[in-house]
Amino acid sequence: MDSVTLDRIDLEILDHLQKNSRMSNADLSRELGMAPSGVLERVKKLEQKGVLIQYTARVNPEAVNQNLLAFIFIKVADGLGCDETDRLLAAIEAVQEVHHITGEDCYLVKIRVASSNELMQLMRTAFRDIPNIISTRTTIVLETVKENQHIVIQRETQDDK
Amino acid sequence: MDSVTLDRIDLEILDHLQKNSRMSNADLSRELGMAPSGVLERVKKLEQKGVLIQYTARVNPEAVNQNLLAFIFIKVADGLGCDETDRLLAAIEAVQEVHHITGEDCYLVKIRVASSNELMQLMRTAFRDIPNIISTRTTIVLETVKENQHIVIQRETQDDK
DNA sequence: TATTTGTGTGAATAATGTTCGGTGAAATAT
DNA sequence: ATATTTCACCGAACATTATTCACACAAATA
Repeated sequence: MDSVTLDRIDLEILDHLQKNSRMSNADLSRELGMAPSGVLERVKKLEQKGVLIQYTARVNPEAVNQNLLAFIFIKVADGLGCDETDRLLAAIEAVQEVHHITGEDCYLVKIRVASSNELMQLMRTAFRDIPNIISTRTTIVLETVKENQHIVIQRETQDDK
Repeated sequence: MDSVTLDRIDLEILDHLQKNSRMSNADLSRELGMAPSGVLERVKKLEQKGVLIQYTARVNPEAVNQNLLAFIFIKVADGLGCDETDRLLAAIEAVQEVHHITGEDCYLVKIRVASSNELMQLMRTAFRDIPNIISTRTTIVLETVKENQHIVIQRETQDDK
């Protein structure tokens, strides 16, 4: 995906929608001082261009008994041809993130479960199906200070009409 | 935060809104086979209870020139009294996540920037203001296979009317 | 047996979403 | 220089939705 040209209005739209995706078009248009139809067109264009990729609700993990967050580093046998391993890891519902990383290990996996018990079960059952795992290292999160996906877009990197 | 009682309808609402937070109440009500007003009441209650904590739009990082994702492990001097360090780290816009973790290091920080250049600058300037940093270890993400915050809520952990 | 509480309905109304023809400015072609 | 295309936006019209509120019903409680 290559970079896209966004002007100041686009950036404002993105900022607002990242903060509250349920904000109405009408409110957005009032904030931006333009007609609702104009805003709608821009939002649709941002979706088409692949800038806005999803509107999602964040659920408080603790409110729904998902009290354990862990990062697992996984070393697998072959550095190339990891597609199948990618697929298997990504298919696990509790797995929120799968990254290929630099360094000794191949994967960094972020996983959210109810308890350490459930984590153990997952690693025994789900990971058993992944053939080329050599080793895993797990880091448990004791407390989360900040967690969001909000991207503050630097103006310098973008064209500005 | 203690756990909350959610029935099957609540879980369906959460699932739908996590997949698409811009889904209209009307569509939700049709999916669930109940009146829009009833759905609205439930959604508001989920917000009140602190289950639904935010509606957010996800922006494609690559589309806006945020091509570098890194995880930084930070060791700080005193294990206790980290509030100020928490605050300083969380205040950095490029920092998406700050976690206290188990093990040798104290913090795991997820950071998203435009380039390795920007990462270096951040670590020189922003981190300079954090007095008690002993050491940092950085892992660069080569490729992200999966990334979301979607929580699939296990029915067994919840009451079911 | 009364009463309260919680959850939902249905209708009414305010507000929003969405479409579409038209306008003006900037970019491009002639 | 002039015509033409393209683009983003406006504004009005209409379809759809959000939101409120009085009421109903069932379960829990007094």
